[in-house]
Amino acid sequence: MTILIADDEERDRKWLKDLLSAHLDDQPIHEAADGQEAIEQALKLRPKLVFLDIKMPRLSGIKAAEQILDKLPETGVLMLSNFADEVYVRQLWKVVPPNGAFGYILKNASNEQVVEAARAVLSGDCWIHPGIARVIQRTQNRATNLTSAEYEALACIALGLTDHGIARRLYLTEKAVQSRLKSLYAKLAIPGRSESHDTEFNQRCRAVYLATRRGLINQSELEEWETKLLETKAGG
Amino acid sequence: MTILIADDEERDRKWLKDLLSAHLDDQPIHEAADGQEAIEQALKLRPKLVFLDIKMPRLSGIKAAEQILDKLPETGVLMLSNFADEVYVRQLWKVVPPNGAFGYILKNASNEQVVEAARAVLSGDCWIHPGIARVIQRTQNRATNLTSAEYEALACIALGLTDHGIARRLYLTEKAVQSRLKSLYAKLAIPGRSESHDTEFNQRCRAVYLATRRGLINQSELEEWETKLLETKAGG
DNA sequence: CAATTTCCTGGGGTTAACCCCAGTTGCGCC
DNA sequence: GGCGCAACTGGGGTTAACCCCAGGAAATTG
Repeated sequence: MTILIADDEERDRKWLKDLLSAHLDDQPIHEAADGQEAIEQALKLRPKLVFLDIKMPRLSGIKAAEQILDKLPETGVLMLSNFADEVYVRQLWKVVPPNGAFGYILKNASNEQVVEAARAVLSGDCWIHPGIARVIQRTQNRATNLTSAEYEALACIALGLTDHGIARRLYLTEKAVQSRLKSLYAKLAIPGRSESHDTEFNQRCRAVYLATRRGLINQSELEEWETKLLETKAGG
Repeated sequence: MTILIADDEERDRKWLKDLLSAHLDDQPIHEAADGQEAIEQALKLRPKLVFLDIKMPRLSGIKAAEQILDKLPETGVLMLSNFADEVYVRQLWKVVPPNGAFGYILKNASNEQVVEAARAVLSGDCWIHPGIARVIQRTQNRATNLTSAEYEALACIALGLTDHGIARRLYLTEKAVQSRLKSLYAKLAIPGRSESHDTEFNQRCRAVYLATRRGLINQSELEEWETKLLETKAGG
């Protein structure tokens, strides 16, 4: 019944390690400094519980979780994140098995919350940080929840692509792109030219701003999209 | 010769406090949980050294530094930040007296670096985190450094305003806005329609993306701009 | 199967955002 | 004064991004 902690910040690892060894009668606790290392350690140690920081070099915590759960579905995973970003919730939802035990805690959680979360996941329950709960709520709402098509379009305009550029990369017509963007704007409740004269907002930029504000996208996710979308310039 | 620590994260305060009391032969160390509290404490205690987290509720660390240095110019301020964002460097440069002792450390700094920085500022020197150094370098470069006019325009498009909306808020003509944006795009090296046919980028959105990537703007700064610019709808 | 919903397609508009170019103003500097 | 420089003004373009409307393919559902 060992525990694994994966975080690139040495200080955070120490904090967690001290905390857990003080409150959970002493288990062997191991550490990893990035996602790749976390997978290797997990497969070797087969821990009951794994703490995974979402933002880590080489391999993100989410991708590490995916691979670990693929090989060892019984593992309890506890995601750590600095931000209550909806992107991460989206991604995590696809990765965790429907009946698995997992948790999501923000880095600014109190010591008590972390221990509580660890205990919950160890006993097979889930523990979701309060700040995340309302985000999850929103991802269930049909009227405001983005489809993956809309999401894709959002990422593209956030990178600064034109309709034409998006169409080429996603193998769509420009009209299809505009159609996606139109419903995106509607879901983000951005007023258009028709609603009022003397237009205040550029929908495209406004969408990026609001989406960032709501944690639908964030910089590090966008940079992944950028490598995916922009480096394949040759293959039109 | 007291020390004041201002940070909204209790965990970070504890980390700093433990660290400083271990390495700097024991000084009285006080704490504050936000910028406003920091000012009050500083005026009362007149500390030799103040640690200020940049991102704090009620009042930012930069603004707190401004007021503290205004009343007590001899104080050594040590800014703490999670990110190496150029915005903060810009702002801090306006606030610190030219010959004052100050420091800038990132939150992921090692314990040794923090102690080193504290010692430096206490003895009247400056200490700048390595990761910040190149940012400062860039702010000195005439070709890529933004003027405050360009910067203003950048913040506006990042909020999603149209040319017309910007013009009205900044009391400019639309042409003036476009002129500012044009030079902004040039400094960010964003290709325009003229450079190549089959345009890949929407300059406006691309500018926001690149500026965020380079830390020229960030979400919390934009939200301040938003309250400043968007809530004054009535006063055309 | 009919009904609904979702998503893409297409025609045919308007306008905000960009393009170039030529001036003017105001500033500091030699 | 004459010079350069930065920033705004204005005319007169082009085009990407938006607008509405209608229709069709495909999956979902009762």
